[in-house]
Amino acid sequence: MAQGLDEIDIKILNHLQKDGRSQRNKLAEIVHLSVPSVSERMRKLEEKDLIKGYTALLDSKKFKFDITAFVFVEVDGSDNYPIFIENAVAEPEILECHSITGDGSHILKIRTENTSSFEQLLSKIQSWDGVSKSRSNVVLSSFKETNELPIEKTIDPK
Amino acid sequence: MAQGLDEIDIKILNHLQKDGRSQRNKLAEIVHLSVPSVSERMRKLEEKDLIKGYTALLDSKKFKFDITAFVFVEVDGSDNYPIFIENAVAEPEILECHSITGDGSHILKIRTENTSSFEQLLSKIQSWDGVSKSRSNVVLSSFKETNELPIEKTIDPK
DNA sequence: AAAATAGCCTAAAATAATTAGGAATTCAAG
DNA sequence: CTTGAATTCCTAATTATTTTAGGCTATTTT
Repeated sequence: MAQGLDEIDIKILNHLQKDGRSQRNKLAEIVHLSVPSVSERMRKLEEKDLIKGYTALLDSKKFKFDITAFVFVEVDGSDNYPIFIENAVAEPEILECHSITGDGSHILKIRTENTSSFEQLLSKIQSWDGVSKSRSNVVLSSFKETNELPIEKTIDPK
Repeated sequence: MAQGLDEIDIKILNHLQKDGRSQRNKLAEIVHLSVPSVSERMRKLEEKDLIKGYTALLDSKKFKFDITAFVFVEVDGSDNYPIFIENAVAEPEILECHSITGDGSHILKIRTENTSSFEQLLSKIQSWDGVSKSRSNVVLSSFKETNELPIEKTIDPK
């Protein structure tokens, strides 16, 4: 995968990770290509689904989301996994849901308005089929929070 | 905070969370306003830093990032926190760094190419001042991974 | 070695965003 | 209440950006 990418693609992707609404003429300037060439490269990167999409990053504090937490859940019986996942995915306050190694079968990243809504969500989760235990770590402060991949690390510009 | 927002702002923000490169005329259509009005609202949302920025979401699998992990770190002596945080922030493979309640003082979200680069990063972290223990949960599969905030939950469209 | 493909360019056309100016509405103070 | 200021919206004109079209060159395939 991720084949056929050169240094120019990497630059484009890195800049789009930093500024998802960057204009093509800005990108063109950065990579020293014409605007149509940049457009064509972007089109291909999107077409290959190397770029999954674009998003606006909102300030959760300013939106009164006071609680961020990581919740470890033990779901008993892998028969129960699919319905658990379905439930988790449908819950807007659950931002992430991963199955993991180690204690607990799944980890959730959660954002809620306050302790009360957090408690409410927790007990809702507890009520789901197969959920036996859960352990929470509440975030006190965040020092880094990004999705930017250091793509140069894994790509050998062919 | 987050005051003075109405249903139209919420719609704009929600749509920009789903499509960060959405054109203003598309947004205008959705909220039934003219393009200049939408532009003005976006400008204000950005100015107030309710929107922190925009980013392209890349497919980590396609970029050969095989390992996602959550690492709990115990940093001894809060004197050591600032330098720990500085180190963590500077490490591109560490996507998130939070201080937390419960066991361990910090949780890290990490993405590396493979087990080898993961191990390498882990031992690097261990070598940092004050780091005494660490426990890792490696992600086997991810079912949801978003940053989209369910902003309607916390906003009272005055 | 010829043909096909891929990638780049410039220039023109199409589309999108910003600016300007004015009308309607809301809010606060008198 | 009512006037004035501020806000928010609109349309039309201008400016900026993006896409399209066509052609050139280099690289790869047959």
